[in-house]
Formats: sequence, C-alpha cells, structure tokens
Amino acid sequence: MNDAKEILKKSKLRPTIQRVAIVDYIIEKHKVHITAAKLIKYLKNKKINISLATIYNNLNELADKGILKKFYVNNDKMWFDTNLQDHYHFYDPEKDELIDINKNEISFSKSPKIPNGKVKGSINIIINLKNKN
Amino acid sequence: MNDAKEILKKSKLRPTIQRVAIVDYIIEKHKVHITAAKLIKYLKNKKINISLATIYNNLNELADKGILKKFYVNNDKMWFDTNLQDHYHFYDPEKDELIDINKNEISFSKSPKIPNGKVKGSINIIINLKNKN
DNA sequence: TAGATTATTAGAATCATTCTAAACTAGAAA
DNA sequence: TTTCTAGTTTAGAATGATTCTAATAATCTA
Ligand SMILES: [Mn+2]
Ligand SMILES: [Mn+2]
Ligand SMILES: [Zn+2]
Ligand SMILES: [Zn+2]
Repeated sequence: MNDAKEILKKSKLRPTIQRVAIVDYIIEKHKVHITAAKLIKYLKNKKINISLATIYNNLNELADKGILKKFYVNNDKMWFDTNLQDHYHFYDPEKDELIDINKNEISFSKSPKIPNGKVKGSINIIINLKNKN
Repeated sequence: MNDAKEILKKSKLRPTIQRVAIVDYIIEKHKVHITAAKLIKYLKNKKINISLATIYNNLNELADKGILKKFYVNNDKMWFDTNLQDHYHFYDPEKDELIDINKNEISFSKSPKIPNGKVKGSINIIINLKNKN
C-alpha cells in the first residue's frame, strides 16, 4: 500500500483513482500551493480522468480532514496549501504563484488591540510582488 | 455647489444624480468600507434610482481617480475604502464588516526578505475576528 | 457476491462582477 | 435657447470560480 493510500485510509476516505492521484501529487510536490485549475491541468496531462467537481470535492475534503489548508488571495481564487504551519505569503501576480513566508521571518513589535467581545481568528498576510523597476 | 459636485468636478466626472448620491454617501459617512451590495441597498432606501452596473462603474472610477481604495478580503467580494492611508483591517464575518487598523497600531521588528528581482507592492493584512468563547 | 454506502460526473445553478449596445443627459458651442 | 456630442446610465447577457443536482459507478463489508 503506497503512502497516498495510507493517508486516505487514515482519514477514512476511499482510495479511488482520483483521490490517490491528488494525494500522490501532494506528496510528490511536498510544498505546494494548489489551485483547482492548476491541479486539473496537471492531472489531465498525466492522463488521469477527473472532473472539476471531483477536484473541488476532494480538495475541500482534504482541507476538512486537516491535510490541506484552504484560503483565498486577493480575489476570486481558492488556494490549498500543503504547508500546515501558520505562515504568510508573497504573491507574484505575474506567475500567479505564492511563496511562503515562515512565521519566524516576520515578527511584530506592536500588535493592534482586538475589538471588545472578540478574539483573534486566522491572520492573513499577503505581500504582493512587483517586478523591480 | 455642494462638496460632492466639487469633488466630481475636480476629477472631471460629470455630476450626475447617481454620482452625486454616491459621493454624498462617502462624505456623510466619512470613514467607511463600501461594498457594491451595501451601497445599492442604501441608495435604494433613499429612493435614488441606480443600477448595479452604475454602482460598479462609479466605484471603480472613483478608485481610479484616487478617491477610494479598492481591495479584496478573503474571498469573493470587492471592497472600497474611504481611508486612503496605508492601513490594515480586522474582519468581522458575523457582521460582514471591516475595522481599520492604522499603520501605527502595528509594527514589524523583522520583515521577510523579498525574492530576487522583485519589489514589495501592496501589503494586505486581515485579522479575522471570532466571538469570544 | 449482494447490498449498502460513498464517489464521481456532466451539466445546471449561483453569485459577484464585467460587458454590450441602446437610450439618455450634461454641458460646450452656436 | 437650441443643437450637438461625448460621456453616462441601464437592462440584461456574459463570464469565471465554485457549488449543487441527481444519475451512474466504484468500493467496502458481511
Ligand atoms: Mn468572479
Ligand atoms: Mn465567485
Ligand atoms: Zn503557503
Ligand atoms: Zn479601511
């Protein structure tokens, strides 16, 4: 039984062709930022038959199981991250690509006061990149 | 000539009923975070006839002219901000509301290294809020 | 191997936003 | 004033990302 199947079994997800292919991809790439569009393109290239609905179903399920982290950048696109640590991102609009910023690469010497009756949830930091000059 | 008309004239935008109503709203509220949906609801309430397309046209134009700042939060919705300073936001998902975090309320003691060949563009910081306990 | 459960899929639906192309209006010029 | 034109508004269609539907297929367990 390969690693992908192990992982799926642990999460009580049936190891279908499609799921194994997705998890294989995650394992192979190790550190990636995944988009439904990027993933389906990759899988079609590998001649794996899969529908967009299945891509979304499974990415969302993997996020529910804690195997991926789901978030949004700027606007219309959903991203899934294999890096489960708390961390932030550079965004390169030219390549439509994210680059991790580990938590230890940023530190705050002053943090804003949280509004009354509320507590801090997730923090999103995106540093948009532009080309030099 | 009222303030709204002045502002529009300065930006070479004809002071139509619709535009004046939008700019009046901005002036009256002074510090607001605007969404197309929130704005059209407000204007319809005031019995001002306006279409969604016009709302978007004008918010985008005002952003182009530097009268509003345009950005996105988490996912699918476009926000326009009357606060033109560099600043960050709390997001309250319960109320679908943003709260400003002025730049001087946060400071970084350590900043991440910008990838080669790139420079820093805009920085987006969103601190999502949850209810206490 | 049967039966039940879980997955996959094509295509429709949804929602925010933009586009299109026709009808209207503000303001400059006559 | 009236006339003319560029700039505006509008309804509704189009778009793109994501989710839903409900029919079909695959997997698992007994
Ligand atoms: Mn969209
Ligand atoms: Mn969307
Ligand atoms: Zn990441
Ligand atoms: Zn703001």
